This record gives sequence, C-alpha cells and structure tokens, in this order.
Amino acid sequence: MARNKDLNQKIKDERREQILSQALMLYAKKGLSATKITDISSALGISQGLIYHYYKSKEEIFVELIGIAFDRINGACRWLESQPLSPKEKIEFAIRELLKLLEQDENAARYHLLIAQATATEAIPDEAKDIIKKENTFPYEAIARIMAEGQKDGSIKEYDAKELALVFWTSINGLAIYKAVHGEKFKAPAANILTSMFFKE
Amino acid sequence: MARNKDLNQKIKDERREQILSQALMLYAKKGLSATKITDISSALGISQGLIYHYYKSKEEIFVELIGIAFDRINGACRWLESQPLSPKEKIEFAIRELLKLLEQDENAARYHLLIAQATATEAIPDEAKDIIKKENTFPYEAIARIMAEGQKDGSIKEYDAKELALVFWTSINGLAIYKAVHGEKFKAPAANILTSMFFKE
DNA sequence: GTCTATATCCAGATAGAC
DNA sequence: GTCTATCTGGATATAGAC
Repeated sequence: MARNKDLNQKIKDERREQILSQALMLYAKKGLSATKITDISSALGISQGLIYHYYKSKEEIFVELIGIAFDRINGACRWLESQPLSPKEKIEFAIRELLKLLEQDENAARYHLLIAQATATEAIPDEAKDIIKKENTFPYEAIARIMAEGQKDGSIKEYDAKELALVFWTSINGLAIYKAVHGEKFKAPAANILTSMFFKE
Repeated sequence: MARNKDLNQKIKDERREQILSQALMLYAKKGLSATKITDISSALGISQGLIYHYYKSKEEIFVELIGIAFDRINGACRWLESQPLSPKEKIEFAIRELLKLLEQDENAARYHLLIAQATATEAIPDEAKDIIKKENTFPYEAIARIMAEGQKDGSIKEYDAKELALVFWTSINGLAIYKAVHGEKFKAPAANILTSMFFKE
C-alpha cells in the first residue's frame, strides 16, 4: 500500500519535472504567450488534458520556472559573496563561470533568457511580476557591492559601482540571448575581454 | 479631384505611420504574439476592423517593422564605415552614439529590442526569419572589420575580431533590453566602461 | 476611410470514462 | 494517472452599411 503510494508520488514528481523542463525549453524559445499547452504536451508525448492534472495553467508553470531561475542566480550570488576571495577574484570567477555555463549548460542559458524575457515584457502573469520586482535587484546589488569593495582596495576602476554592475549583467544577458538563439554554434568570447571593463590596467 | 486623391493618400500614409508606430511600441513591450490587434486599434482610438484596411495581419506589420529596424541599423553601420575616422575613433563614436540613442530616442531602443526579440524567438513569421537571416550578420561583420583594422594599426586589442564584435553588439543589446524595461529611469553607463574592452591601454 | 456586426477558428480549460 | 470528448472564450479576419 505504502509502496504504491510512493511509486505514484514518484511518477507524479517525474511528470512535473518533465513538464517543467519542457516548458522551460519552449518558453525560452518562443516566449510564454506563443507557447501552447499542446506544444508542451505533444513534446512529451502525453495528452493535452494531462498537463492540467499537474498545473492549473501554463502561467502557473511559468511562475514556478521564474522562481527557480531566481533561486539559482540569487543563490549563486550569495555564494559568491561569501567566498574567501578578493573582490577582483570574485568578479573574475563570476565572469568565467557564467561564460562557461552559457557555453556548456543548456538550461543555464535558458533560465537566463527566461529572466531576460520576463523582465522585458509586460505579457506575463502578475505573480511573475511580483517575483521579479522582489528578486531582480539582488544580483545587481550583489555585484555592485563587490565592485565597491574592489574600488576600496584599488583593484576596480573608479566608475559608479552601480553602473559597473549594470554593465556586468547586461553584457551577460546579451550573451545569454545570443547563445539562446545560436545554440550549438555559440562559442563564448574570451573572459578577459569582459573583465577588462572592470579591472584597473 | 486630384486634390481629394492627394488628401486621401496623405490620410492613408499617416494612418499607416500611426499603426506602425503604435505596433512598434506594443511589440517591444509585449512581444508579437501577446499583442492583440485590438491593443493597437484601441491605443489609436480606431476600430479593430480598420487595421485590416491597412495591413493583412499583425504579422505583416511585424515584418515591415523588422525591415525598417534593419534598414536603420545596417544603414548606420555602412555610414560609420565610410566615415574618415580611425578604427578606434569609429568604435568610440559608435558606442557613444548608441548609448546616447538608447537614453534619448525611445524608438531607437524599441527597434533594438524588436531585433533582439525577433532573433531570440521562433514565434515569428517565416518572412521575418528570412529578413533576419539575410540582414542580421551585417552589423557583426561591419564591426568585426573595423576591429580588425584597428588591430593592424595597433589601437585595438589582439583578440579574435569576431569575438570583439560579438561582445560589442551583445553588450549594446543587453543595455537596450534593460532600457526597454526600465524606461525613463534608465541612465546610460559611461561609454568608457565599454570602450575599455576594445582599446589598448 | 471608417464603423458595426458577424463568422471562423483555435487555444485554454473542464468532465467523465478507463 | 491518463486519455478522449467537449465546452467556452477570446482573438483573427471578413462583410456590409455609412
């Protein structure tokens, strides 16, 4: 009895996983409103009605994905700040890791694109807007803090730290979008090109 | 008689202008598929059916806008290349102008976003995809050519010129998207932050 | 040129059978 | 848990009057 229950739960969890994963791919590729429920279901080889067994709507799926995306990026920022590295090393590490991720981890680029999309459009659920409003500033502020520290120790250029953080993230986002478009063919640029915006000499 | 004809033509031209302009704003804000014909018509205070007097579909409007967007950007690139400036001056000029445009010209940012969107999604008409395929490489190649020249005269860093061009445009695009989101509040970063990626010392 | 119907279609969502 | 069938709504597109 408990066995069946566990098994069912496992099937259910796996289905939710599949739906999320497939929806992420499609949303990143076509956007929320251009993605149909049937796109998701047929890609998974299941019926359209079954999706509604797991999610109330495609918007609900979207909101969950946005939540995951910010958990990932904000978690990574928190982790980065806590590392025993100099500010310059932190920025360098972040850029190298982000570029590597873009090149190697398909989902990473997709999550980035999802956030970029979500922030760039009004055509998303209010709940998603709330999450963005609440979470989106964190990565900018985290990087700005590191930049400011680096200015104190003389390793980072003396521009407004917020501007540096802005350029940091918009550059990464621009690359993420490019990657999402060109997919396989994308080769990340040398990390030093980007780091030279921030480091003295 | 000819008077009436002229006047009618003028009204017609103006309506097309209005529709294009409004559609650009909405597409940039919500994307093609989330924008309804009624969004455009009601923003202009005209009936929904009237749009079809001027355009066959919202896709047709989109295709025309994409064409205009590439005319602008590619025309600007051609113009830039033809100027009597050193490679370094060209890059510097381009970045300053692009940042100024993003900050001041609402439509400029929208056209950029439109291209970014259009290249980043599969949910657009085939005709638009054809235009992108044909036109999108030009700005990258133009900037790559200028970078390569600058490497010959020793003013530009010795990375792969294509990588430099990639970073150039993806950084601008990232900023354009940020601007499109944050609108009024956007203040462009110092141009020197960006130029320092490309210039020696 | 413009508007008000109206027809058509398709995606979202539900209900009930297995 | 999954499917098929069905309902519903909204958006596209057309037709005809002014």
